[in-house]
Amino acid sequence: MIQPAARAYDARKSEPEIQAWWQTSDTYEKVKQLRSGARPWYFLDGPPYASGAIHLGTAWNKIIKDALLRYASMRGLNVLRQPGWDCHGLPIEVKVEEKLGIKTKKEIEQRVGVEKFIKRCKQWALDHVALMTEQFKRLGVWMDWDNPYVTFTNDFIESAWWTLKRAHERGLMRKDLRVIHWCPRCETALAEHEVRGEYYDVKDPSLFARFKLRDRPNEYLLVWTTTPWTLPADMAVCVHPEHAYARVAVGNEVYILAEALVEKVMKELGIEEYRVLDSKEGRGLRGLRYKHPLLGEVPKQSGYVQHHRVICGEHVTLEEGTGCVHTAPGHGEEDFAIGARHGLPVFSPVGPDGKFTQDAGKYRGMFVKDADRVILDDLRRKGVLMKHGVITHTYPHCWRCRTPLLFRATDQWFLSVSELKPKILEKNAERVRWVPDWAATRYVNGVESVGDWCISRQRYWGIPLPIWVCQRCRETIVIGSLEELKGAAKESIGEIDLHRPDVDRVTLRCGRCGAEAKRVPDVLDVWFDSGIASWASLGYPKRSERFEQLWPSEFITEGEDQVTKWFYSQQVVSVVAFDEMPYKIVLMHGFALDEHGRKMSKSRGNVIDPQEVIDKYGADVLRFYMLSAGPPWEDLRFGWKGVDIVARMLNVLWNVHVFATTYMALDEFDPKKIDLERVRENFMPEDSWMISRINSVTRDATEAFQKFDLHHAARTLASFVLEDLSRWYVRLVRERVWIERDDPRKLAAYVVLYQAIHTLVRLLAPIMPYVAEVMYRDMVKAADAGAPESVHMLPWPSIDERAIDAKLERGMSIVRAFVEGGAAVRQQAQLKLRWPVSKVLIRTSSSEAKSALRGLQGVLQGQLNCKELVLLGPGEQSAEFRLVTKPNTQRLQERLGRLSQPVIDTLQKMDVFRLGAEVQRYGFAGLQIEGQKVSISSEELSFEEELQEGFAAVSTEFGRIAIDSRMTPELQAECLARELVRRLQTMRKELDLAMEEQIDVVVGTEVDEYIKLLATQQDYLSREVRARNLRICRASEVEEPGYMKEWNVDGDRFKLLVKRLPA
RNA sequence: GGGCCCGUAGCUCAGCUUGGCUGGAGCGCUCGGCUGAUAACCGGGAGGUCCGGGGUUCGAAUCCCCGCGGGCCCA
Repeated sequence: MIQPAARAYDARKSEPEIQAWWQTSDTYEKVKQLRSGARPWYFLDGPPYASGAIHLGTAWNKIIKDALLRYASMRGLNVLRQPGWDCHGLPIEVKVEEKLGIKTKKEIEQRVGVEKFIKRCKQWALDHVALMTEQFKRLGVWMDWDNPYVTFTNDFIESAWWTLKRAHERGLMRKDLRVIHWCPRCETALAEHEVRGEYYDVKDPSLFARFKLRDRPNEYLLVWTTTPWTLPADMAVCVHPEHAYARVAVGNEVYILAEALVEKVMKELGIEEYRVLDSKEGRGLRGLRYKHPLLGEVPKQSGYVQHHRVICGEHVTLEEGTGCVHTAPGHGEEDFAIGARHGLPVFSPVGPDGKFTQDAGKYRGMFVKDADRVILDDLRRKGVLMKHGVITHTYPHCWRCRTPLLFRATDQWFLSVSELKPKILEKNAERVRWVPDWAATRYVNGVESVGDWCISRQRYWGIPLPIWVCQRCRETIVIGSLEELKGAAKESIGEIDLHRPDVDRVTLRCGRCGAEAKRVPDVLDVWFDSGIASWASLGYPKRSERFEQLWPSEFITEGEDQVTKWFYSQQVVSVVAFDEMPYKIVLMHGFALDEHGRKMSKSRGNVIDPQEVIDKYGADVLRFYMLSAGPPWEDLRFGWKGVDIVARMLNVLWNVHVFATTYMALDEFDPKKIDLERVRENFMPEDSWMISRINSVTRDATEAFQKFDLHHAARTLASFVLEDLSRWYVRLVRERVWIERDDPRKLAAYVVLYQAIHTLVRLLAPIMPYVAEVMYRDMVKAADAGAPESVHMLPWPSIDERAIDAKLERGMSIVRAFVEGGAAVRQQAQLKLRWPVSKVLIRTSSSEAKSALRGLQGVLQGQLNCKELVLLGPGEQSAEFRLVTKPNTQRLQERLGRLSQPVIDTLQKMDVFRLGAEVQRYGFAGLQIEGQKVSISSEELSFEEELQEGFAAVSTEFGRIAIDSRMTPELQAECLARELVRRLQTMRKELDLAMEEQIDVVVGTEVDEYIKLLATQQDYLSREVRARNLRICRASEVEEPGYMKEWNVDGDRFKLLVKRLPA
């Protein structure tokens, strides 16, 4: 039996209840079971980082995934939805350091010990996995929460090792001295992609220095730099080979700099008197030797004097500086590259902690940025410094601790991405579908600009590099699994945890020379961890069955920042391991921003906690809001107003549900016992229309889901609920539902409502899983014990194309346009909607519109609340509402004189519509008057609408509508009756009467003629208020007992009495 | 400096792929209605240089070019 739904829907109460029920009845497992035999569909979850609570962006990400996965599951696919957790890496290390009060890297090894540190990191990750899992569950996200993939398990680590071994075997991994970004606080290298997006404005010194040439007296190279601390490592000065360089005389001295920059630089240096001596291409300067400015301070440089020369490089620009670029191969990427080409030594006298080493001579022990000042002083003292200022520019920072990064030359391990690039791009173009398609362009541009991937980190909490190096012959051994390690280890190791410090202790015997091999102490870049997720999460290579069945994954979706991160790292390692793409479809989604389009950040104080939204509105509203706010791939501006609108939509949806279940329950409607054929015979036009609509909506929503246009799916559903279901269908069937007998037309309305809601809850299920479940339970499950227990076990609704009647839908929208027009006329004429009118005239602007209305006149007339409806097509006239020709008498007389009168007579006799069409088409009309041809221009006549007295009219999209606003005694009686019904209903409600309960009523009025008028409405009144006896009399005759109330109805006083009947 | 995206009502966004009749919705504003779906709901109205300029076309919010402004990614 269908049960009347709760009066109001309280998501905050219902959602946890439903969730608990899902839990106890194991609904998710049952759904999985149902699809277990179907075609597998491998979704790969991009693992969120297991640190801290979820934010709005994380919530959106999972909401998108959940909606699509629920949809895919309803479409009958066996969806694989294992959640992942990214657990390694610096962010967790930093948190644990904070907790343990650790300030430097040394303390980890010396004070705390690596073992304890790792233990704490793992615990931190586990705690946050648990915390975030609960938050995702509350969002209604259905995934295998009890069986996630976690990047710190031995299995996962072994997958990484296996992949690295593949890379090694293919010659794609190598150790190299490289200048890379280095964080002096975390004391580790950072990869290119870790630095992306981490450029912030900083203030740095800006200085001009002069380097004295050795072979030309009083001649100098003029050099500009913002990093004085790199001068101790200076090896050469680079100029552009093709740009012109000038020799500029200032007093007795000559400066060399780019000709194009002479004026600008001299101005900046404050030199007004100077003379350009000559100028030649940069390549002409090649080989000029100069005296290193800090030769005395950095003794080590004395060994390099043969290198201190001018070299040429294409990377030199003339945008800033002097065109003479100070080059320190140990401290800059470009410097390193050009240095390598010219055989310059990589001198990098800076330690991991950012302090100068022994090699830096005088500056030894100073932190490099602190040394800036000392170096500046030295330069000034030595007459090298020409000018010293401050510049604001963007500079890379550590993404975890915001420390400005340094460039430092160190030994690191690299994946040779440059070799793989062509393959990556080729396979990507061939195999991967990007949504939206322009994301692919963005991706390809990104890939084209990247270099090799530095995968080593000098840290602790990560996958240890499985690389052992022989202490004698330097042979490199890469281990691919724990088994392999056991076999190669010098001593038996048993089941160890594959993290540091356990693996650090394992030593191998070198296969080549037999000496001891020790592990390289580095760990892996975490982006490698997540990169291998598509097979590591399947347990490959240890177990290959699932991998062979499922890989590559069908679908992934993450935020736009992942284009150059996870989307990329996955493709790289996948090509390393398999020469294939790891996923087939990738949906890029946007960022969650605040309502002004700014990034949410703690410092701005504009962060929205998803929990806050859930507490106020529930998860369904948050989900629907985030999915409907815009296309997934555009940034989402979060605004509370938008959330509130969704909440109201949900409320209307619920009201429809309450309406339907209330009356169905009252009439003990049983959808199982319906003779559909008989019901269909009793369909009203609006019933067929509703069936057509629900099928159109199913079609539209399905198409939208297929295209990942989640916003269109959501908006289609919202508009269906509000416009079609609530504002139109329920409005049309309301009266039918009041019929008390078992009327077949009422039954028809129930059947249609039932079918509409039954379909609707399935369409809504992926977006609003909670309320869909509740509605399904109240209406479908309650009536049919044999129905599946959860809406999420049902298949996606199919589309009945035959039920879609485009003409009917169009006709109905025309009806609605005229009903709205009618409301506008009534407002003009001050006629309440409740008051019936005697006549309405409609003239459609096209014959199509008129024919579309055929069959819907009843609906139209009912909603227009009129006694008579006259439907006119274009060109049809009626006495009350006609178009007439108005010739411009004065003009015609002036031009035609005597002839004007017959012309006017003729014009007025002509068919106004044909005349109008002719004038509109040609600009004039031709007549034959008394044997003469006369041409009438459009200025000489006009057309006017003539409305009969008492009528009012407005235009709509489909034509004009006119209403007779005159009142008759009969109409007045009806109006009065309706006013009284409304008030009696209020009184019923105040008495808290059950809907079907009967009453006795006495209506008292002070106006005698009303007694006569109302007598004609006796039946109507009784029926509407469910009165057994209804008496109409003078107000003074109304006597208690009963509930009595006085009312003012449009200026007249009434006394109404309602008597409750004994049960 | 480069790549990609965005710019439509006071606000948030549809429409643009495939050019065409009067450019839509919600919110807000304003006026009104309804009261057995009711801490709701419904209707009317006002409100637009479709970022600017040029081009293609009979016709441009839509296609092309150039600017301006914003976002993201990269230098």
